[in-house]
Amino acid sequence: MKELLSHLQIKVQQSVYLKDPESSYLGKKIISVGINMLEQNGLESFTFKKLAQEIDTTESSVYRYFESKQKLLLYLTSWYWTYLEYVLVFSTNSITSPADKLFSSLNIIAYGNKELAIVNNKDTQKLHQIIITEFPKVYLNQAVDNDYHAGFFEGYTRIVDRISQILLEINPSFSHTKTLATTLLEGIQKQLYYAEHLPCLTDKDIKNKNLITFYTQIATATLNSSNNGK
Amino acid sequence: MKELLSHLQIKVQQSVYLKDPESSYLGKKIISVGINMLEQNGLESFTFKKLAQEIDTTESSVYRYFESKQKLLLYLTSWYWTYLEYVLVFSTNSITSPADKLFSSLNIIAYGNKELAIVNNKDTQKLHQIIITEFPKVYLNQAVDNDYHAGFFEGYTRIVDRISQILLEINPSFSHTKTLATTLLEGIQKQLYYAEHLPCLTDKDIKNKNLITFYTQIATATLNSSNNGK
DNA sequence: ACAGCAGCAATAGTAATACTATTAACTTTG
DNA sequence: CAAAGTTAATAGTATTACTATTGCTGCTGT
Repeated sequence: MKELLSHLQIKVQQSVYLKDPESSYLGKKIISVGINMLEQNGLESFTFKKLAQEIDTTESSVYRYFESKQKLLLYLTSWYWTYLEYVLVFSTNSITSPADKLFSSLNIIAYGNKELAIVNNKDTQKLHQIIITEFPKVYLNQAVDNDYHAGFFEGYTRIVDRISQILLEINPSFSHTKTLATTLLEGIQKQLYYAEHLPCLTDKDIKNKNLITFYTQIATATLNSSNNGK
Repeated sequence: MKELLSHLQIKVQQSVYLKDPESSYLGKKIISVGINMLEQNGLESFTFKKLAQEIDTTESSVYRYFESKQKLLLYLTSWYWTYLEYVLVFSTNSITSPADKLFSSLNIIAYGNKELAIVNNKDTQKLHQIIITEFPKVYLNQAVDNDYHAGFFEGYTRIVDRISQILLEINPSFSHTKTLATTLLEGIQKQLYYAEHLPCLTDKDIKNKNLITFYTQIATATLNSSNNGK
């Protein structure tokens, strides 16, 4: 697995960037230092000027790669979801029990793959943190409709579809797989954030394995109740 | 109910504002026009200068009321959650069946109270739209920890606690009420947004009554499975 | 070998945004 | 009716987001 992914070039849709950041040293620096800065201080306080200072270049040189900081964030999140799909598929394709497959998948969504810390020069754990706090900002804005039609959310959509497929394996007659899939996926991300910053919105023991067990339980309970109820 | 709420003064924690916007004509204008502008174009493109132009005053006059546009948004969302708690309590206190109470509560969270369009000069339907797209931005930022300790999320916390209480009525031995409550609450808000902007992340028929029915089903299934499983 | 040109990054801007210090006007109160 | 307090407008500054232009570097063809 480690070898498979380290040789894999994860491609992000071209129109997200102006110039492919993988094509030059500066581009790679923009990505790796950008990840560090976004993880540290978030999108609001992040500027291309600060990034440029950090990597000893100029603001306008950064603008040659991305037309805005939002697009850079979109690039990073797109890359992450595509990367996570590979991890998900490689890690679960040998699992036959759908319920086990769901548990493993939710575990990867919550905690990533700790073996693969750095892939293609990107710190995936930091990217995971960025996903939790910044990804909602990528689609909760005026540009959603354009970004959606440009296909910029395909990576995320594919992850949702993968989870949906697993839910369908557990109960083939279930008809609201996408709604349940996004509820699980985003519920998990939110709980991780709450545990850190808004503890009164979670339960104390909902962390680590318990978090995954709980959301797996929500899924199976819902899938079963639907089966019985019909 | 209409009379009860129209006479009720919903108070927002003092430290959210510099000068109480309810205390002057200009303050009320800032709130009501601010709601319109935020609902129309979102937080990113909203500025105090544009707001000032709209209500024929100056930027610095707006700054006398709120120290930043984020604080104005925080004021509006705090007000909304407090308002919604009243609606929730008034609408459900006569319902005896916990399951029915849950359904009604989730319905109010999803669609508000359509009779009460304007309360204290505020368009609650527009505020509901603002909650869906802007509320995550209120806590997904660097200021969370301060805002949390300042008690700025108490309104939201109380709503979560109310839902938690109802879940506990359905299954008194259930131990993850807050996690389930936030999952339901935020799941519903997200689905409303997806239906509008990212349709491939929802199921087509998940709207109106079906949306509420589905999330009620998730809740009861989870609460029951926990009961059986122990 | 070197003229030309293609790609890259730096310089040097502009316009808009977020925020503040100071002043002017009006209201209340002793 | 004068002093004190309240309110909003003027006139700024610093930062941010973004762009037009220029200059440098290395590769290519003859």
